[in-house]
Amino acid sequence: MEPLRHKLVRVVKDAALRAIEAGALPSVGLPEVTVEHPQNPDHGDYACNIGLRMARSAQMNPLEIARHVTEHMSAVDELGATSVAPPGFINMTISDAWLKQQVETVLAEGKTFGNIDKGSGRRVQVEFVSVNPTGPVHIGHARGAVLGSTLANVLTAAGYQVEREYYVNDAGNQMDSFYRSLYARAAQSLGLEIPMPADGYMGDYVTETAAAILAESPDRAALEALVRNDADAATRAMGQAGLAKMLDLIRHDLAMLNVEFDVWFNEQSLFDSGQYAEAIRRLRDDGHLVEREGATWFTHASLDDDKGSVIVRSNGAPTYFASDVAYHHDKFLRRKFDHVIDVWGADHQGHVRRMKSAVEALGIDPERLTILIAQLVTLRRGDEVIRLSKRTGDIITVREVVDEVGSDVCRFFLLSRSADSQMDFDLELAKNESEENPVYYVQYAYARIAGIRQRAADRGFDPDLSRGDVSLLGHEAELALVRKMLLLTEIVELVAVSYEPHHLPHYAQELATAFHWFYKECDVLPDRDPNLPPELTAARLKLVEAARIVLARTLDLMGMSAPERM
RNA sequence: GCGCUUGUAGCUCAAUCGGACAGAGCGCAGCCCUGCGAAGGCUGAGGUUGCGGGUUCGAUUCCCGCCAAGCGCACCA
Repeated sequence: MEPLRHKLVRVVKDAALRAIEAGALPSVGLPEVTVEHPQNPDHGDYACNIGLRMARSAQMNPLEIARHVTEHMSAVDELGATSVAPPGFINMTISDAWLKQQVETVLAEGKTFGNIDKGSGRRVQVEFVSVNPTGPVHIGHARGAVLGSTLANVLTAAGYQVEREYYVNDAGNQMDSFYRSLYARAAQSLGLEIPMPADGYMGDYVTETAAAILAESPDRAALEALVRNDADAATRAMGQAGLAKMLDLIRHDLAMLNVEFDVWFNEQSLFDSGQYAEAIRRLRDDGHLVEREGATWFTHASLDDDKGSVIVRSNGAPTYFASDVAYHHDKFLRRKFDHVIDVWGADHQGHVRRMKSAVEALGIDPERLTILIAQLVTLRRGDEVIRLSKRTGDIITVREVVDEVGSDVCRFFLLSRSADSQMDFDLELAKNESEENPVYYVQYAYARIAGIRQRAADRGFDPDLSRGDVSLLGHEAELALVRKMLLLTEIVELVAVSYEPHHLPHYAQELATAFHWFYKECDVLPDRDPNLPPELTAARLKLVEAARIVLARTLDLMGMSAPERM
């Protein structure tokens, strides 16, 4: 369903053109016509500022312009009253009759309510998390996970064909270090005096993983012999098994947060498939590579940094930037995504510009690449700040947090703040406040709906709702609830264009508020008032079911559950 | 030093391309349960939107300067 706002924009625009044609307004170019929700509900549901915008070019009083436009607006079912207000706004109110009818629309659309056709099937890739598989996913990464997965949900609802991807950095120095750490722990467990590498991973999980690999090896004796006698081969063997174990662990922990991927893409494959060589060749052919100090550097006109970035080290090994260039070459030129979204942590923010430049250098419109930066999360318990470092082993994993506060609380909390403001995640608060937690406030609304439905079924009310006549609705709280429900399509659109999923939890709270108010004001079943007309019960059951659909969809987009009981 | 992000109510955060009185939740002060779940509803107090300039009919929003916080500035990822 198209957001109502779009239709209103057309209505106003057409009216303005007609007013010009009729000579009521001078023949000047129209400004971009936009329609928004006024903050003050007295000003109606939608407002348009075309009068103010045209005032200068038309050389007219904004209020006069608004008046002429309003006079030329065609009557549409959606609109009730329209009025003009100083300094030059056109205020529009949705008609009650049309509003009530939307309950039927929601029921008819069911689970697809909220979908819009913004994407027209264009292919979008959302790549997120992509933590090096050198250890478990910690809570700092959870923000990107929640952000990326929610964005993918919303883009799907907006009509895009979406792929969720995890980029597995299985090449490079950090993996080598991890492999050598595994080998060292394995050797130590056999009583050998092998020191940990200087840049090794010190966490207990490395020791545990090494032990598990030995224990689960199909030929334990052979593996132990390898560890004793051939450090290089043992490191490779331990590494290969360790990588698989870490990926399983990461996959499992993210699944606990309701985060799933369509594709797990291996960095190594870029070298095996020739994408790396192809990308380098392309950059070289187009003059974006310079040799200096024995290394190969990437330069581009869009970078004011005259030094550039090393792409191939003097020892011939590619940097991770080289992999990233090849990776994006693969995304755009081999897999041909129309749009690519990378969700990165704040610690990578310095690489945004050169990544975009590299994409441009590959002949791809950099607008097709969106890089979202999620600011860091500080984890704390009350006043105690918990430092996170995989190398030192100070880790609070996603699994631990989800075990402690639950996936829904975790997702809602991480989603509520805009990605570019840093935030504290206070575990104590997330648990202690659970009584007054917005998560429960929203989910409680759903549980109440479920309660009504259950009770209605127990009392034998028409289960297929066919008798309900929505035109009987009309209480202020009923209309307010329908208004909020209709907003979902606009929220989907807003998130899909702004890439800001934090609007979703805020909307969810507003929707829940509207429902709680309705619940308080309007009896659905005749339990309290035996004289409640049965037709009204039938109509309200329809409204309740529609509200259930919208609330469920909202929770689903956020990757949260909709509990029947709490 | 340079770059990116942030600074809004006591706290945590919103504010849809620059709009009409800056909004929620928590906390605080009150009120509302013999009936669909009170994990709820209603009312109230609480703001010089970090500071100073500028652009504009209009600025939390855009531009410049300053202050403060986080992150980054490797032939690590």
